[in-house]
Amino acid sequence: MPELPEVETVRSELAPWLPKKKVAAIRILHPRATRRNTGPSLRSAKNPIIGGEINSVNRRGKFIWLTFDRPYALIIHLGMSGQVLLPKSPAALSPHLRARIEFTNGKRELHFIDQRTFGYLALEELVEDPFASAEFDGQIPRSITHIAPDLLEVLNGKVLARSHKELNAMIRSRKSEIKRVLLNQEVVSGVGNIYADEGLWSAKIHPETRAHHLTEREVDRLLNALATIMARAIEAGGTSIDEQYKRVNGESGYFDVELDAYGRDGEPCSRCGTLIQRLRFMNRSSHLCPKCQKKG
DNA sequence: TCGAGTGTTATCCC
DNA sequence: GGGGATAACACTCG
Repeated sequence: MPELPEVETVRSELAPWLPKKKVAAIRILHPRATRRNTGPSLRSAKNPIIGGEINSVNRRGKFIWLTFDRPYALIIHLGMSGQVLLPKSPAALSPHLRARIEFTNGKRELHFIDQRTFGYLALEELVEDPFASAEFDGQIPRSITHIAPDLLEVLNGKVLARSHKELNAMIRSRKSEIKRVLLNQEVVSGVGNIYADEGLWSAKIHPETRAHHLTEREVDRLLNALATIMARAIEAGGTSIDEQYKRVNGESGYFDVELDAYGRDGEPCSRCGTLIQRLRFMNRSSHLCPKCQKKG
């Protein structure tokens, strides 16, 4: 499911449920479900969050993490196909269920489902947030300290260590294509292939334009377009956990937002009517209007 | 049968 | 060392 708006939808759906819940057990059902764990093992029945009470549900970019009444965080990364569900009944277990968390108080379990297993859970120490966000009590999990603040954090002025203007300049200091820069989570996080295409279409910028050839104005237009599209997607993403549970896989419910470029190759551009093109790019696809988005 | 798919990162190379 | 490019991870669907 996962670019920033989809991950934020998951976070916001978990946020009313999880605080005050106490972890009774964590069952890892697939070897890759914890593979990037750099902290204590989640598989151990004595791991430090067993018995812990959840405090908060946080997100930066495409990463979610839970904090506890102890100095560890549980990272949830959805990868390409991950879902988090709180099923009402265990009857319809997904064949792609990779992990489940049981709570001492409350009948519902948390299920982590992931067809392609690019997602994972990880238990991590909390360290000081290098970007000094006004959120998260100044702490983030150790293994995501290299992930840049996400676009909404920057544009809302929540991070002290990176202003909108600094992000703009950082983007324009890069020599590679603008779409590569947008997808680099160490520059700005949360943007993936779909929203990159949508933002570039909206700002009328060709994805292969070298970032250092863009003007400050153009980059501003791009960042504002991305923020607008993502905010709209978050608003549209208000599907409930229960509804998601009825869906077959992580792709369902993902394209509720009206898209102008992504996946629309061969269809007319909604601005000028020229047919949307698809280009091969970084082992994936770029979608663009060849008339609106001239290569710069 | 083959290619393509929403993400991240290890590992090359320059 | 750093930045950049590429491959690899795994599974399903059209």
